[in-house]
Amino acid sequence: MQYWLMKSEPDVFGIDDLQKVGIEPWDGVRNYQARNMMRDQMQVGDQVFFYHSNCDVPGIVGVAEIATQGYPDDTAVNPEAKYFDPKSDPNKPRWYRVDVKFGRKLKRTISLRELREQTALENMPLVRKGCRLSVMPVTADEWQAILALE
DNA sequence: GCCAACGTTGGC
DNA sequence: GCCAACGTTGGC
Repeated sequence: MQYWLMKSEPDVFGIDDLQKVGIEPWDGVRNYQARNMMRDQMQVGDQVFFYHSNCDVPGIVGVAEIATQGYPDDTAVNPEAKYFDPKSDPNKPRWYRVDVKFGRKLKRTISLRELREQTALENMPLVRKGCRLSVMPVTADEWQAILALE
């Protein structure tokens, strides 16, 4: 079992949206590092921190769970889709997604600002300047340290 | 294979 | 809205 952190913009799809639908295909990821993690490493039951980016108070707002292994993201080969990638060959999928299941909302938002102050978290890619990875691994120690802040 | 130009992310 | 960081593209 592994731990992850996944970013989402609350204006587009936030933790409340996930709570409403219960389970959501995490499509639209068009970054190879993130793709590789979803395709190769994520397992059903892995735990996920749900992170709100690009908003008033960026931070961790909830816990979710990986509900499927990686499978091809067919929005990449759908010309109608927002995240259509004309260079993705339908017969040789370039992009992958997983399904993410709602777990719970944290009692409060653990802000990026607060996360930055924790020495236990200084190695997280998230707190590094200019981190644009939308999916990243979290160690067991980091997971515990973050939950302890709640 | 180098690297400048460009587009996107995301904190502030 | 600004802009730094960084990934991708494409000319050479």
